[in-house]
Amino acid sequence: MTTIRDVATAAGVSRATAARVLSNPELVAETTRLRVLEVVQRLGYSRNSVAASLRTTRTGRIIVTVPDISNPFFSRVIRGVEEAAQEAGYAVLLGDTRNEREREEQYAEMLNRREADGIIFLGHRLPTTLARVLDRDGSRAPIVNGCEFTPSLGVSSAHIDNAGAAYEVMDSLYAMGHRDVALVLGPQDSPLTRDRLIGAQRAAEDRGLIGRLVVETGDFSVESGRRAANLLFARTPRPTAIFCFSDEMAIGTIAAARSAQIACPEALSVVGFDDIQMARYVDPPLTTIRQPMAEIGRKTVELLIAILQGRQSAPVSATLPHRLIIRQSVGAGPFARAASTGPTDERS
Amino acid sequence: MTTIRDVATAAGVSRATAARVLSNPELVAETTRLRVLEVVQRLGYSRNSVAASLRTTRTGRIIVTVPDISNPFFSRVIRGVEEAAQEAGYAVLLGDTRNEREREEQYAEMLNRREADGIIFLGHRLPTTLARVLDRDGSRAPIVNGCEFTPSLGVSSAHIDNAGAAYEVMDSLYAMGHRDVALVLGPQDSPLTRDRLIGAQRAAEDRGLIGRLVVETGDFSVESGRRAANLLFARTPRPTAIFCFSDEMAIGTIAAARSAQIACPEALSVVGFDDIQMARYVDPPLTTIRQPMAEIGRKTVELLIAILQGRQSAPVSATLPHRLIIRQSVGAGPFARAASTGPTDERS
DNA sequence: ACCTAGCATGAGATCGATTTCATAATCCCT
DNA sequence: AGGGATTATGAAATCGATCTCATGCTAGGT
Repeated sequence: MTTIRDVATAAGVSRATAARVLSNPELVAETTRLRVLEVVQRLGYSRNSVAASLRTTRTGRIIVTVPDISNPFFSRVIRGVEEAAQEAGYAVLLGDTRNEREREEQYAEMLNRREADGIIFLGHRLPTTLARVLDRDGSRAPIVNGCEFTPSLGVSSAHIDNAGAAYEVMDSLYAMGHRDVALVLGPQDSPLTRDRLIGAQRAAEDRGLIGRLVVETGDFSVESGRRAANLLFARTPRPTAIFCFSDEMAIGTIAAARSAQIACPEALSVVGFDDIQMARYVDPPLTTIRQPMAEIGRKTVELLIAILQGRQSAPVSATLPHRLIIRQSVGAGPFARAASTGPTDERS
Repeated sequence: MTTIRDVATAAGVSRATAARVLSNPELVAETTRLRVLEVVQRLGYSRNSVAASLRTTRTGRIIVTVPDISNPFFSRVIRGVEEAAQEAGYAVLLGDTRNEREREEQYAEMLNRREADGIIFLGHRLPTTLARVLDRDGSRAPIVNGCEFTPSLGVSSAHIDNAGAAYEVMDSLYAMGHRDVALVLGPQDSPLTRDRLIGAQRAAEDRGLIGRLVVETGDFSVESGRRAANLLFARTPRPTAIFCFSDEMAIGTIAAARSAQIACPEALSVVGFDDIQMARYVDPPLTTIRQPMAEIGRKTVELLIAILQGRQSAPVSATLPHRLIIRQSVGAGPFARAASTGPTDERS
């Protein structure tokens, strides 16, 4: 391959000048610059980024780890990350951790090996490798979290107000006349699950219905939603509304209801979370909380870059706006007052 | 940060020996090795991969570009890639090209800059940068294609028999008594679309029904499926079966049918392609072609590694097995013989 | 006891681009 | 015309790990 040396020789300048043409062109005289650029063209030279990184200690890369890349929620977030990273001149190194701690550590190790300038992790576990970096460098550590916010980590983060969103959902279900409401949680150890649960419980308490709130656990997958729903259908009294902490679980719940011949939304209301693309195409179209997925991704990049550029004294927690999207999967509950079956509009 | 130099000094050995402990431990005496490893532990040293790459001209990374990362089909393929890459000791640099040529070129350029050892592209366009590499290095060029196979590119590739799969689908629709069948294609310029179209047309010809085969074009997205379906519903005669070249378009078609009050599968049969996870959860569950998505991903990595290791003289085209999965979105057509409404079993 | 083969180790070159520092060339002002 | 400032360029050091080659050492064979 051609190196900067070849370019320099061919253009009759020193390596230093040739290199400057590419990285600090304003330092080079116009005529020289053009001559060098012509040679670059002719020889088809492109800079060896490895060598450049070694010297500059910048790689221009960021690592992003996701618990599950085939989860449509995450793939939207990643897309936002990708986009913002590219705009800022960074490439994305993607890691699917499959929710395994060991893989999370592996990717975190890459930061130490200088394979990337920073890392965004979308799970909720802080790999021990990163914890050590954080100890050492405090809020200057190039580490950002997305989606799940745990203040005690001391890491910048972008997310929505999960507790608030869950409160809204519950409140609207109660307003529609539901009393026996069930939750299908995500993994128990995730702060995201915890926050939503707290919000939901607060709503139940505010209505004096905390005693009737029942709970099952899933892992955000369609299949786990179906399983949880079947367990809930066996309960007495059977819940008239199920609030799932992911759209995929909600879709599993609807499928389970269909199998069990429980009409949705007439006999069972279902609410999801995320507003993945499929949410509007299932039957019935899903009422859900819309998370600004791409925005969350973009924001994490923004936070990371702020750290990399040295402007960031303390961890930032960015709360992005969510919105309750009303579609057709929620109907009136048994305690609805005749007149108000509630809103059923679809705003984009 | 600590370097190999610090380790060497602390352990009382030369840099060479310290480095050997980490990359060629069998060359170092047991006692020395243990002593060095102890120091590595104590100092929390981890190798600077940039420096190592510069010297070895290996990065241990592969680039993977996808037209759309939020497409569930691709995210499954990527997962397979990720998995196989990790097993082989490679990290994955993921690029979402959003179907834009410019972004494809950008990622391809990274290969030239030595940011990765090889590239797997899942789209169908060969970036010109790669074409140039291919010209120069022939089948030794570390480039592999996934999903879409274009023999003329001279690039190794992993994919299914798209024409054969499409033939099967059409054949089964005709066997079920359908005569007016419509296709919803993917992007026109993609060989994948072309291959499936060829297979479908061959089936139509074999039945003497090529004159009744109608065609619309989509872009694999749910929304494009809905649009295409609405156009098809306006035709006379209205097709009794629609074969979409992606599950997402099939889901869009089912949604359109619901809006138009056309019962599926009684009045309209729908077939998809890919067997994404959602396919079994929509209503009615979707008949489709199952592609071995993770396997395709794994295979591309395997092919790439074969090239990187220098064992590969000519481009390889790996055809992986697909399977027609019968669910409930296909019903008997108007020309069905009374007895045979066909199979409706669901094998996993 | 001597020789050879093989093992363990270190010195130093190397990968390719960047950057510091010094020098040469040019410019502008008094 | 002279001097200080400014601009353009080159020589050489540098980033950190690896690898070649040379050397010293040990073991085993005769």
